Amino acid sequence: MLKEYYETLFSAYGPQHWWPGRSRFEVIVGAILTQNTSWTNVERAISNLRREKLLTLPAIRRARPSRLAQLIRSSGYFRQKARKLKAFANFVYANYSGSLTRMFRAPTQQLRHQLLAVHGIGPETADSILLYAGRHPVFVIDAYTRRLLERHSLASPSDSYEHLRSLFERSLPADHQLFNEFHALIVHVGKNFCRKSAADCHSCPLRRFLPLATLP
DNA sequence: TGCCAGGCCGGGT
DNA sequence: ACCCGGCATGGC
Repeated sequence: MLKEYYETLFSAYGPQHWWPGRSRFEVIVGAILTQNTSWTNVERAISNLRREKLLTLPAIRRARPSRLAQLIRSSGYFRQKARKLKAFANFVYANYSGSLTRMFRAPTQQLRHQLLAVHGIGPETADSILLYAGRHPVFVIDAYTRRLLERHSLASPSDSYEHLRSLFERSLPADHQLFNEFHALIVHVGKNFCRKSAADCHSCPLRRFLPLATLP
């Protein structure tokens, strides 16, 4: 079932070249900054950090939280997110000598548990880091994914994050490239056809999968 | 002009 | 194990 969704989306849109980011660390920063925030607001924050040479692990670790907060202001929740960036940097130093390469060599489940213990890293952020920065085969469940599943009666609002993640991971081969493309494609259709209001699925390529009763 | 956007934390039940 | 208020900006 989900495999057919993927085939349909890939035929319609092709490869998405995700995640936008020039380095693994930049991808991680983006994952934290985009929490409940539109990507355009995050882009400004990231270019500010780049301009100030703060898009590296050691630089984030050294920077004062107030300075960080000022530079990422446009991404919203900026004091919280400044603290989260520091917490992640400290985590990598404390556990992996400041090396992302070492960090991502850890077994997927072990690293996932460690990431979830870091302040500011919840399930979606942990999985985005694992998949998009680390190429580990975990499926990311975000607001778009959940909305798609609910619109298609494949999930209900009470389903937990872990339940939805396991739905994807048991239905598909554990292939990071596949998970990457699939999730990116879900976000793409979500942005174009599946917003909260203005739900016109008329030209959505997934329209044929909609249950008859829910067709608009 | 209010509502929304690729969540998460901490305290309460 | 859930539930909820707080966190904050920029675009429409």
